[in-house]
Amino acid sequence: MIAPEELRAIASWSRDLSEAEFEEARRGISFRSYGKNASICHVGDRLESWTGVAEGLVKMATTSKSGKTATLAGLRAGAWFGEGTVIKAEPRRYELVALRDSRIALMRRSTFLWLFEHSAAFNRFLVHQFNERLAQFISLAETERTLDSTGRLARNLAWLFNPILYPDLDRTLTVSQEELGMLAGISRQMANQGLAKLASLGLIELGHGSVTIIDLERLARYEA
DNA sequence: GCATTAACAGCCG
DNA sequence: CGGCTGTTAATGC
Repeated sequence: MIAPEELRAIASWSRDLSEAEFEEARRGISFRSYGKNASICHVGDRLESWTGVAEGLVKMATTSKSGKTATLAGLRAGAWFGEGTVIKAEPRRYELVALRDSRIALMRRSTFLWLFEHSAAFNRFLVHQFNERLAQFISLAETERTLDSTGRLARNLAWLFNPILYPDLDRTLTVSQEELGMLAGISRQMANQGLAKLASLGLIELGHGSVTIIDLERLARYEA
């Protein structure tokens, strides 16, 4: 069972629930921790729970038949995912890796389905989330071929600041260049150069182990 | 060629 | 001190 303050802190959807729904959600959530580079689940796993990131940074990725792996989304604290798998009761279609020590919240399937059945607010959240993820995947399909490493870096960085997925708007994120490299599928050195380029264009500002977003719109649209 | 790994000095917390 | 950054050199596809 999760403390009320913590649930509100890591789950924006919980703030719109009725008191009864909120309590039901609390009772259905437990935690699990993963070390850096640990696999949270593989393709085909029957991870039965709806999943949230309480602390840390997680990469959601697929591997094509040719062996190339593409990041579907970087997930930071406050992100929730896996509803498709829970609703359809099918195995996961993607792989989840902790990019740093992370604490993961797991909501029992029965609790998720109860909220799905009873709470309009919960369903509203799910629809908005589906919309944003769909937009991300479309952008991935569109630009997969054309973006260079700096472009992929810009896109993955912009995803981490999606205002619908992460409504607690903070323009600065604590993230190392190595972690951003792992998200974009490039080396730390390339991430370093790409970030320097994005900073020189005035899209972001670099700190020591952190990035501040200056112009999210242009960052999301960055090409070549 | 371009990106990756390896290596290292410098700096920040 | 430990981790992150910025840069260069060597290596690989």
